[in-house]
Amino acid sequence: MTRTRNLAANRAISIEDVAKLAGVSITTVSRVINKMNTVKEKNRVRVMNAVKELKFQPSIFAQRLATGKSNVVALVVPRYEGVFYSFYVLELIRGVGTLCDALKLDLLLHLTDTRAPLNIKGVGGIIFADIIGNRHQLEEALQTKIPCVVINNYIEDLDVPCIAIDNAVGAENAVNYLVSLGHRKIAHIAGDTVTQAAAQRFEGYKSALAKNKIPFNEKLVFKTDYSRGQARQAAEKLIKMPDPATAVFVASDAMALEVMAVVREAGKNIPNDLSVVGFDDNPSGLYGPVALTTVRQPLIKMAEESVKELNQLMNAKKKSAFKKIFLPAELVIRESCKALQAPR
Amino acid sequence: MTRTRNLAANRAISIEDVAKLAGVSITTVSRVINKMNTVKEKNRVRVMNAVKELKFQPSIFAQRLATGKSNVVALVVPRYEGVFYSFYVLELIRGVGTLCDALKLDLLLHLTDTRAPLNIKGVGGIIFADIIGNRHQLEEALQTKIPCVVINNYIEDLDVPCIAIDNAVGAENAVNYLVSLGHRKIAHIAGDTVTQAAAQRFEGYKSALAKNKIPFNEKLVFKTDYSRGQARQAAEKLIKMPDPATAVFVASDAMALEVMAVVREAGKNIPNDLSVVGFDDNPSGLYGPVALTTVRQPLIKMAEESVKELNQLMNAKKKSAFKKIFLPAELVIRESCKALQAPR
DNA sequence: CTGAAAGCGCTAACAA
DNA sequence: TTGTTAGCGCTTTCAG
Repeated sequence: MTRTRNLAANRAISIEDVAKLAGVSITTVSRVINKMNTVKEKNRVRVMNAVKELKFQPSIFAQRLATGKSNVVALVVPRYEGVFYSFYVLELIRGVGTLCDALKLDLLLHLTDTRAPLNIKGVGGIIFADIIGNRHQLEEALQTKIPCVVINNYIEDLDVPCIAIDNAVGAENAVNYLVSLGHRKIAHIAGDTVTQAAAQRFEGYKSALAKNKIPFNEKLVFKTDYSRGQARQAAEKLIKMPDPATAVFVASDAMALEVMAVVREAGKNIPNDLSVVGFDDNPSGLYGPVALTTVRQPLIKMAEESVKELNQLMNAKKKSAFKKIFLPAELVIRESCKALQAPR
Repeated sequence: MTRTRNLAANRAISIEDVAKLAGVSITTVSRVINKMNTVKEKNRVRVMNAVKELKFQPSIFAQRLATGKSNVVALVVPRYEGVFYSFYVLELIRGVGTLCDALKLDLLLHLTDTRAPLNIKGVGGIIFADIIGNRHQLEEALQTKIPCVVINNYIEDLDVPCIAIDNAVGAENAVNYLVSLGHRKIAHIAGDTVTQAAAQRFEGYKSALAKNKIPFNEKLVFKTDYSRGQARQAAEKLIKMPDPATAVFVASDAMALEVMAVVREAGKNIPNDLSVVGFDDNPSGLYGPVALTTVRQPLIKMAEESVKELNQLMNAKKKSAFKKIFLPAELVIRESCKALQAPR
């Protein structure tokens, strides 16, 4: 006896209904919806018409159960304090979301407690947005053989593709620019150095100083958690110093805006009294009285590349060598820096 | 003959493996993992041990195929220009994401082009975050009988639960507060009135004026698209007016911050020269030189409530009456408003 | 309390 | 080209 089905219930339209209406087998229907070109035009048309008439949409669960494949892409974002207020995460979601849409992938957002084990059953691929205290999650995922891509973090010692931003060079360029303007007393307001990005920006700052033979002065470095509050505190200290810096490189635009606000509140002027460079190219840097000079990160591009890479991995027969790349960050010169008046 | 399986492949652990190891039938395993209390303790323990030993996780696809149910919650966010820079959307994602995590629901983020048909096959429930030009998507979804919840939009004429913020009353309170401080010349910088929230805030502004017998003056209203750029333009016009307003109610904190910046750049003082009330309770309102008085929206609560409601709907046997509720928005008084010196 | 067996809707050999 | 059929891994009757 052939397949029996419960015709009473108001079940959703299934492939069988389509087959019946089109007068073909379910296999043929399957071939049509999977765009296999081994179906006669005549049958193809009949099937397509039946599909249209019944408004048939294949069950993704049945498809996935049958193929063992999944189109779900999980975006894993460590839920550390404050991520949700960051420009960076939104850009990532936007970039990943957009490309997932385009490639017909489903985006699963994992706002993960970094300590919880990742629930990745049924996920076809994973994008780790930064690795902050959740390296074990990445390692576990890798063991399950689910394709993974890491973004915004360059991981040397794990066999996984990485797409990161070249924060060090970006930071170096920023500082070099300040040096080229005649500044030698250059402060740095760093982000939270548990993130690789902040650590690399700090490194870039230091190496630029070294290359320009400017001695590193610890007093000119302020470590923060990336919050505007701590940026404000740092800026207040900065402008009160006896022989203050003439320029500052700030690890994020949000913080740089806060620094500029503090300077103005103190009755001073940007860029005359202090040159400021940010990092991010956050659009809010454009709207203040003085447009912020900053370092643009290709966040959207990074996010999109990660989806492309992951998609290839998910469809690959055998795995190839994993690429690890740095995307360049580019200096965007606007109005918040000025050449030092007095010659050195 | 009983079930045959391809033992060669490196398949994932299945319920059958667990059954074999535990020495029971797959049915019993199924009962255990579904927490049905019709299994003898002894067998339950054996199954649990086998599960642990094999690190078995049931296939969600098979589960869903078998039950016809899905734990996927789609969060549909209209992709209009600028949503991604809004505090509001991030809060929503955060709230929805957190509760989905807690309830073991999968969050699917649909950053939808408002015109594209929604891809909701396999989705167990949908949360519409605001309805902006995508009412048809909501209507289609409703027809498929998939449970839906709408947030941040009160929809009278559709049979769907709504959880919205009482923007009108929130705005009224803000303006009443300014009036209580002696202000009578109160401007309003409105958001994009294609959003219901902005429209309601504008309504609240008008009705507060009316209730206080203050004539409505169109010249004091500035319509924007919620961007800081347009807020800046509005603020510049505002302070240049011959007989300027003494207070302004701004439809978002981000815009209010921009307004305050413009005022300061003009050499004027907040709150002495202009009282400012925002809307959102965006944390960045806290860090400026003058903490912003604003209207707090329970965004996280709204988001969480929507997930709870949806979860109930998804598990309900029969549908009950849909509730439509307004969550109150609360005035948060900080430092950006001042009582008018001269008696009126 | 337990297990056999019939699906759930689809894909992928294999045969025709 | 097409159709038959055996799974994919789980839930859920229905007997026992």
